[in-house]
Order: sequence, then C-alpha cells, then structure tokens
Amino acid sequence: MPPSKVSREDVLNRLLAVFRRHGFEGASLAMIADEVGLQKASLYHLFPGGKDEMAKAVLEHVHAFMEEKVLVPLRGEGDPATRLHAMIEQVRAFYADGRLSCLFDTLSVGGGDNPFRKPIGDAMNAWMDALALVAREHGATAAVARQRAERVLVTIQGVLVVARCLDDLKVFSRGMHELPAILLPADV
Amino acid sequence: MPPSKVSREDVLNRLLAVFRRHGFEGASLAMIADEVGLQKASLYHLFPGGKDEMAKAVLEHVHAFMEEKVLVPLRGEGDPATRLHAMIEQVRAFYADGRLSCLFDTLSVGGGDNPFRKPIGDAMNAWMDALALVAREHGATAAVARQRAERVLVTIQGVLVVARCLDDLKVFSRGMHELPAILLPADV
DNA sequence: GTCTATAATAGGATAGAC
DNA sequence: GTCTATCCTATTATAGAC
Repeated sequence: MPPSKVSREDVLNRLLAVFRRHGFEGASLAMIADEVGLQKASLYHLFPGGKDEMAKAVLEHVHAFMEEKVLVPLRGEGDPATRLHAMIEQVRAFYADGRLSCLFDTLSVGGGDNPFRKPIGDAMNAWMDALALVAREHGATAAVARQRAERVLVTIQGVLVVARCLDDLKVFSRGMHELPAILLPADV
Repeated sequence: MPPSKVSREDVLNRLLAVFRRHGFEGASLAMIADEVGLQKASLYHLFPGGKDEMAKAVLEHVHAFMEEKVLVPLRGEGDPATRLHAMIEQVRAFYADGRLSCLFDTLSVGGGDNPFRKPIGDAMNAWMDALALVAREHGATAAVARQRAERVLVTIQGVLVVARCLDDLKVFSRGMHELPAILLPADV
C-alpha cells in the first residue's frame, strides 16, 4: 500500500490508540475515522468486516509487535537479567509509562462469547511462556518459573489498572521496578 | 421503596452485574432493562439522569458495600492476619472467584474526562488506606505499609485481568493465596 | 411505580462518484 | 483509494396512560 494517505502501519497504530483508550463499544466509527484521518467509507475499504475486523487487525498488529520487540528479545541471547530489562523498557514505552491502557484489558470485557478473547489469550500465553523461559535459565524449576512469569504479567496488568484508577503514574513506575525481583529473585 | 417489584438493593446489584461485565458503553439500556426486570421508562423513574446516574449509583452502592464488608473489618479488632483473611474471603465472594470483573476496571476506561474516575479513585484510596493500616499494625513503617498495600491492590486487579484474558480461574486463586505474604511478610 | 408507545439521535454499514 | 451522501437499525430518552 505505497501510494496512500497513511500507511497501514499508521492506520493500525491509530486504531490501537482508540481501542486501548475507549474499548470496543466505546470506540465509535465517527471517533475512529476522526482519529485515523479517514472517512468511514475508507475504513470499510481497508476493513470490509467493519469494526470487528478493525479490532482483530489491531490485535494481530500488537501480537506481531510483541513478537518482534518483546518475545524475541526475551528468548534471545544474553543473561536473563539483561533480557528482562530489555522487555521492561519496551513495556514502559508501549504503555507510555502507564498513561495508556492495555488493549487486552479493554478488549476482553464483555461476555465469554467475546470474539477477541481467544487471540488475547493466545498472546498472553505466548508472553508468559517467554517469561518462564527466562526464569528457567535463571535457575528456577519449570513450575516455579511459570509461577513467577504469571506474577510478572499480573503485576503489569495490575499496575496499569491501579495507575489509571488512581490517576497516579508512579504506581506504574514502582511496578516496573519490582519486576526483576519477581522473575529473577536473588535466592535462585 | 417497600411496595415495589424489586427492591432498590436488587436493582443496584443487577445494575452492578451488567456494568462490571460489559462496561459503561457496552451496557445498553435494553440490556439493562432486561437484566433488571424493568422497562426503560421505569429505570428513568428511578434514575432520572439516565445511564450516567445508574452507573454513579452503582459506584456508590459498591462503595457502601466495601465500607461495610471490607474496610470496617480491616480497620477493626483482631490480629492483622485475621483481618486480612476476612477481607480475602469477601473479595473472593465479590468477584465470584475471578469470574466477575472489577467495576473500577470496566468503568475507568475512556478519556480522563470520564466522570467515574473520581469516585473510583476515592474508593481505591480508601481501600489502600485500610490495607496500609493493617500492615502498620503488623510492624511496617508508614512508607513500607503503603507500598505493601499498593501491591495488594495491584495483585487483585492484576489477577482479575489476567484470569479473564486467559480464561483461567486458578490465576485468581493463586493471587488471593499470595496476599498474606505480600501485606504481612514474616520478616517484619 | 410501572407500563406501552414514540420521539430524536447516534451508530454501523453501504452505494456510487471521482 | 478516498470521498460525499445515504440507509437502516439500535440507542437514549420522553410522553402520557394506568
């Protein structure tokens, strides 16, 4: 899509911004069109399936972004602490130091029939696996590594919600600071 | 409101069920009327301010519930561990072991102009204060107590989101199990 | 206090020109 | 590939009977 007003990458990033902020139901097409800088009909040209397809495309976009910027580094070379710190920096940037909500949170509300639950669950499981791998290399058993990986994800999601509710970004910063001690405690 | 089809308490609890599940934008009046068992016009009789007033009333209802069932016990008599366990049991019940989302989470999405942010922030701060009091009585300094209280809230919100995303209630159970070690660790 | 009926608007989606 | 104009439905909200 070279000769276009905005690149697909740009469109997806702007869609991400709307959905993570307002959730699926809260994001109207008028709002989306305004934010993306295209008319509604143009959005339907890009996403014939409508809002549903837009949200799914954003989830895939985030999944690809995570794979490249978070999961590959986590699985890569280097010592566990260095890899975890690389992830933490990406997470800080992705959530703008706690100013932005998690798409997984805002898109997972609604009934169990919610069509976004499955891709969200898959993405979170992939993240958890990559974290557990790092914990294992640090010396933890498989079971303990998984428990610590879960605590990391719980902490990230928790600080995002609490920071938003309290309107206090320091909650997010403190949470990020605690992640190394959670995943890679000194006593094995 | 004695001679009525459903008590105000019932109405508020059913409104709570809808809003915590679907969020504010995701909860339509048709859905609400259906769930509450009243027609839309009857809801407007009870809440002339419409959906906005309904959500605010639910927040007040939850705040009152928390004050009675969570905060008063936390501030009450007995040793810190006993009081914390009382809270944990209430939290387990309130979130149906992780099946139900937190209203603070679902109602806090949207811009900073969101009118629910302030009551939500007030409620979370009150909860944090009560938790910090317990930690202080266990021997922590004011600063450390506040940090631990924050970790408890982060863990609760985190496990709710992660359990929902992974569709795995055990995440919630494990989180509840860890709360005593977070607020009242053995080494002071 | 609850209802049926309806108004008024916003929402998602499409047609067809350029 | 993007636009303007439009359609249809769902949504919020109100009027007025009982």
